[in-house]
This record gives sequence, C-alpha cells and structure tokens, in this order.
Amino acid sequence: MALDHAILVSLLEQPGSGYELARRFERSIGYFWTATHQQIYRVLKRMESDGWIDVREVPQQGRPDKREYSVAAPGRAALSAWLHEPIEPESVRHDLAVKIRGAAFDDPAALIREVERYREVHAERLAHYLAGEVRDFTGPEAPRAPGPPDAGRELQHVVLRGGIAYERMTLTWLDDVLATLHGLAPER
Amino acid sequence: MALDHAILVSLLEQPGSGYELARRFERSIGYFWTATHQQIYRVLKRMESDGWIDVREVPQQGRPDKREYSVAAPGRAALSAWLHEPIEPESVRHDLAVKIRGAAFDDPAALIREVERYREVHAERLAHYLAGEVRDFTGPEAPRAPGPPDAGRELQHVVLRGGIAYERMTLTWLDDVLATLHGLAPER
DNA sequence: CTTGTCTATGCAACGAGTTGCATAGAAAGA
DNA sequence: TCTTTCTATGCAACTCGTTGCATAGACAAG
Repeated sequence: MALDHAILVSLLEQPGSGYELARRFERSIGYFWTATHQQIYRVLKRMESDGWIDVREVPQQGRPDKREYSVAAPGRAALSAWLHEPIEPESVRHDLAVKIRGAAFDDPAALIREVERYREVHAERLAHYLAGEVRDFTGPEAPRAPGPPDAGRELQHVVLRGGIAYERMTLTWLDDVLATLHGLAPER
Repeated sequence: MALDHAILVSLLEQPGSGYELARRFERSIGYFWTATHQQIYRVLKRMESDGWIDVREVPQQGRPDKREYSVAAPGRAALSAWLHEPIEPESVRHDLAVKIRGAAFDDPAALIREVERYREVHAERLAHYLAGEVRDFTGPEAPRAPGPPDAGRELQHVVLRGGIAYERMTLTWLDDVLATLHGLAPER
C-alpha cells in the first residue's frame, strides 16, 4: 500500500495534478514503482478526503483546467510514520524467468528473438538513465564549499545509480541467457 | 496473469500438491515470482476445472492426505502458447527507493539502521543462492561428452545466475546508499 | 476537413492479491 | 501435559491493480 507514499513523495518534490503524476510514473518514478492514471486518481481522491493533501483549481488556457495537489500536514505525518516502519521485501514478478524455465518443456530456441527484443528495451532504458544522470547530476555541483549538500539531490542521485546498476546487471545477465539458449540449439 | 504459468512450469518440473507448491514459492520460485497459498489453491482449482491439470488423491500416513496435481495436455498447450507471446515488462515495486527519496523530507540518518537490516537480508539470500549453486550445479556434470546437455538443468542454472547477479548488484548498491546516507549526516 | 495526438479527469467492471480465520491430526519440545 | 510446529486445504471479505470506455477542447498533420 505504498502507492500512497510514492505519490506523497512525488508531490513533496513537486506539487502537481493527477495527470502530471501519471506522467512522472511513466518516467522517473515508474522505474521503481508502476501505477496507471486510474490508480493515481483514485488514491488522490481518497487522500484528499482524508485531508492528507490540499487541492488548488488551476485554470489554464488552451487546455483543460487542472487540480493541483500539494501535501498537507497530516499527509506529511503519515509519510513520516511510514518511513519509520520496517522496509518491506520487494515483491517480484519476472515473467522472463518463468519463461526461461518453461522453455525446457517447449522450444528454447524460440525464446531467443524475444530475449533479444527485451534486451533492447533494457539497453534503451540504461541509455535514458545515463542521459538523465549527465543532465541532472553533473556540472554546477558546488562540490561542498558553501552550505550543506542538497539532501534531495543526493538521494535522487543514489536511487538513479541503483537504476543504472540494475540495468547494467540485467544486460550482462541477458547476454548470459542468450549464450545459454544458443548453447542448447547450436545447429539451425 | 502469469501465476498460472509459473504453477504449470513448477508442476512440469515436479508434480505436487498446493501445499508443496506454496513452499516452492517461498523458496526457489519465490525469488522471481511471489504467491501465497491462497492464490495458489484458487488458481489450482480453476485450472483443474478447466482441465489444464489432473489431480490424484494421495493418502498419507502420519499427515493429511494430499491432492497431487500434474499438468494435462491442455495445460501444456496453454503454457506453450504463453511462451510464444511477447515478454511483459517487469512490474517493479521498490519500497526502499520510495523511502530513500522520501527521506529528503524527513530524517535521512533514521534510514541507516533499516538499510543495514535490509542489506543483511540480501546478503543471506546471496549466500543461500550460492549454496544452492554448489549443491545443484557443480560436480557430476558430464561436461558434454555423451548425449545432449540437460536443457532443464541449464535453464534453471541461468535463472539462478540471474538471482546471484541481482543480489550482488543489490549489495553493492546498498553500500552506496549507506555511504550516501552517512555523507548527509556526518555528525551524530 | 478529418484524423490523430495531447492535456485532463473520471466511471464501471473485472481480475489479482492480501488478510484473517477455520479445521484437523501428528509429532516434537517445554 | 500443554503448547507449538508442521502438513494440508479452504472460505470470506477486502483492497489493489487493470482494462475498456467516455468526455472534451486545442492543436498539428495529412
């Protein structure tokens, strides 16, 4: 039930509408927490009626008005309480691992194409992360001289580094998978 | 909807009861697909009534009887069809990443303890994987001389190697996270 | 001028996943 | 002896997540 908290964090980083949140969940946040716009609107509605977040109607020109949400004190308190709870173990759902083990009862070679396509997706994701790292975390860094390090920035960066490490590991493993699949069907 | 297929693969590797499947989902399979016994019993019931799997009542002594399932032809066909579908992108839910970014609005240092505990869990999991690798995938390997390589064995091994790579990457990243958190609160 | 895309929000229905509880006999340990 | 643990299956209620559809104005491309 941490979608609530993911949304709160995102709204603390930057207030926004349900639509804007949905786009963030397609981009940055979506790489460690997926959610559709339906889920987001439903949770926003519930958190609003619970007083966790405030709304502000923002009229716009050339496009529909939007409802911009920001975190209220009770929402911040709820987030803080959650942050102090033990970390839940990740829930994992890897279709690919199931398919690889299933391929033993079908045609292993038939998986090769799909794994190659899947590898492409991860290669693009890594490129995207690396571009984001260059864009957001290099350059005007004010290494340490005046003031404290920007905690938010540092923490966002370490999460991004996690994403990068994950994609690199995945690409290496997928090469291993491809070599294994080829090894099982050398003649074709 | 791949729980069906994860169960089919597991039953093809080794027929078993709902209870036995539930334990497999706590051990090996559970590291890339989580499921509770409730989910498993429900899916087994549905697959049985759809004719995907066969049941055999196995009387036992000293413990309750069990219903041992094995995959029937329609189940195998359904699995095969699924194997030829495109691979779904993984759905990810990393509480920890949310918490790290949330810590910017709370006390980053308070996370350190939890991350250390979390690191322990992953270190144990890695040790467990490595022990399994030694147990199941070294020794009497018949390197290539007579007959074809055992596809099932090779494919199980490459999935396990993926788990090992994931845990190693995670441990390295968690060290990075801890260093970052310490860097944000040097004085304590 | 029509089709498609983008912003923006939402309902309704369904399917997947979780939590709490229940039963019940056997064996092991306090 | 009593409690706990293990095997084994299941119901009921609930929450979470997904899919399909709907609205509606602005703008761009064909």
